[in-house]
Amino acid sequence: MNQKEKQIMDAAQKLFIIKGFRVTSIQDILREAKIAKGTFYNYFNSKNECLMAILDSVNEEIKNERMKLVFHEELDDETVFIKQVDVRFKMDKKHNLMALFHSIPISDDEDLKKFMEKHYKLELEWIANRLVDLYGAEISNHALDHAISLLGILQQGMYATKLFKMEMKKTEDVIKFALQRMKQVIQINQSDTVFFTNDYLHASNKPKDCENYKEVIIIQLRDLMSTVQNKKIHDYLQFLLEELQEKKPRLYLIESVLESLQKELKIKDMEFEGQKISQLVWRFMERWKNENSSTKAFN
Amino acid sequence: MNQKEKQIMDAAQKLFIIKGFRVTSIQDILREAKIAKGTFYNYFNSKNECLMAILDSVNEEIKNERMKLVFHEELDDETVFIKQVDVRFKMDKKHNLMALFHSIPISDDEDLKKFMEKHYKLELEWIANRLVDLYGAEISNHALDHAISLLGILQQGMYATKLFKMEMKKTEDVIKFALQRMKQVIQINQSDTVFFTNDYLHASNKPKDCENYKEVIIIQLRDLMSTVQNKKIHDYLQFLLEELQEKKPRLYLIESVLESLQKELKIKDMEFEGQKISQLVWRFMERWKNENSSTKAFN
DNA sequence: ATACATTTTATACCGATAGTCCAAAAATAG
DNA sequence: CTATTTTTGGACTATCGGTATAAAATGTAT
Repeated sequence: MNQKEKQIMDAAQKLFIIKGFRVTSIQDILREAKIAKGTFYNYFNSKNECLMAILDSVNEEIKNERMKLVFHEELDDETVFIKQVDVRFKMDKKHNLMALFHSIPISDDEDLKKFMEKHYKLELEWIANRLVDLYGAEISNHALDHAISLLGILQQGMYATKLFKMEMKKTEDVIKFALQRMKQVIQINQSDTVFFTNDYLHASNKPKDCENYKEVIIIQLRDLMSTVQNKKIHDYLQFLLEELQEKKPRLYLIESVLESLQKELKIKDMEFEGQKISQLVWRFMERWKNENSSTKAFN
Repeated sequence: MNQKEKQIMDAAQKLFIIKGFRVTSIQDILREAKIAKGTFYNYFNSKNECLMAILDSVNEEIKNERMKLVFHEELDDETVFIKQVDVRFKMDKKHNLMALFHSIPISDDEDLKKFMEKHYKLELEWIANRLVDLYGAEISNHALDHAISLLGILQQGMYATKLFKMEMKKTEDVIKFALQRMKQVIQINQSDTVFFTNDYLHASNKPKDCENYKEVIIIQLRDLMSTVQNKKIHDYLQFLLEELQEKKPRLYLIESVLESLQKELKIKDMEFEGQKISQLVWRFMERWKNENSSTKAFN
């Protein structure tokens, strides 16, 4: 990593910890890092990208710590597992990420969302594997089930302890609590049906990017078109279909037509359908704008 | 509710659903509601307040639906409970609130945070009570424990199904899954120790407001002062102590001194302490700014 | 109907923000 | 030393949330 890049990241990290991510402006970072604006944008295209870089390094740190913990220990040692899990929460606390990391789907930035999702999946997978380490291959069918449940109890427990100001409780205690409960589930559960089958984790992420989005929308539009015979609505839908196929869809036109379409649909008592379409198209437009506004690095 | 107010809320709600909360600007709302800016600020002091009003109405709706569901049914009927829980998730889906409601601590706005916390507690309490309805007074000790765990599995399960694009699964299925797991815990768990005792729910919220914050900070500062003999650091701490007591603390001064203090502490290998203090003071200043910038309604 | 009070509108304004652009200075590499 | 890359500093745009205000519209009591 470049020296300047590190300098920026350190400054940003410090401010994120002290002030919090959202209230830290790029201006703040520049001041703290004693750096010009151009330099910042030389390394990151946005504050979000900077955050992702920091999170990456934090995750790297977590990974290393966890590896160190298990280095000369047995894989099926529960106390080791607890400590390993604790690494994440301790780190989150240290970096003031509690809010950020565990409220994954909040961001409106598609890239950040994807980033969070990726790391969420990795964490789930890690937990699932470790649970198999701990409780044997018999539970591997239910590994993902259990991982999701455990993570759920963990997060909720952490949040609750914070909310209830139970500062006396250490994060480790919460983990022990969660694991205790999970063990009870695990013991009984062997015969039960699997809800989250393991292949979900690796199911090739149906690419949900801009292009694919378009296809989904088009299908939805065609669907809707075939069920409605009203001329006006039909025309609107037809226009949307065509405009979305354009290389440079005129967003302002789409926006306007969408508005009218929704009104028409509402008259026909199909408000819900209108909302659904609008929602999809809006998301598409947001994405399109992002992809075409800045010349982003492809990584 | 006023007619105009409803008009605004409807417009806002529609946009929040379609575009999402964060990307919807107040300007958008004005356009959608065909209303002047002044009118908006006549009813709400901010976008956040508007959101809270909407969420309040949604919560009201949820409450009613749940009451209807249990009206002529038995309280210990599991299927009724499942449907009741489902009301929330269905509603969240309908209003595109998934992300918002379940990522509670994200906001930087203190009021919104408090609002979210309040409703989170209410939901926890409701679940805890319903669990007692279902499984008898014997579990009432563990009711909060179980409520937290259940909510954790629920949220995590919902998020995972969405992430894995398991659209075939209905929200009800996820609830059944979560409840299934919880039942196993509940059955065994009777003898186990209680982690979240019920009184946490009603523990008079130690007021964490601006004034109280100050006290905490002052204690921390005194603490630190007594452990450090370095003259410079001592002076800085002394200044902070005095300035924070002022009616109108000069934030820019505090900011500057904080900066220097942190540097000094870093030299003495007490970076962590520096961060902690800075964090506290920053939060205090944020809060102070909010409380003193606008003349807010006291409600 | 008239006079008064309240609400609404339209618009200008403020400060802060993210992000772009560019020419000149500085650092670095060959 | 020269050529290239990086960095700087500032100007610039557009948008945002929010304030302020005068004038117009609306409602209300007599």
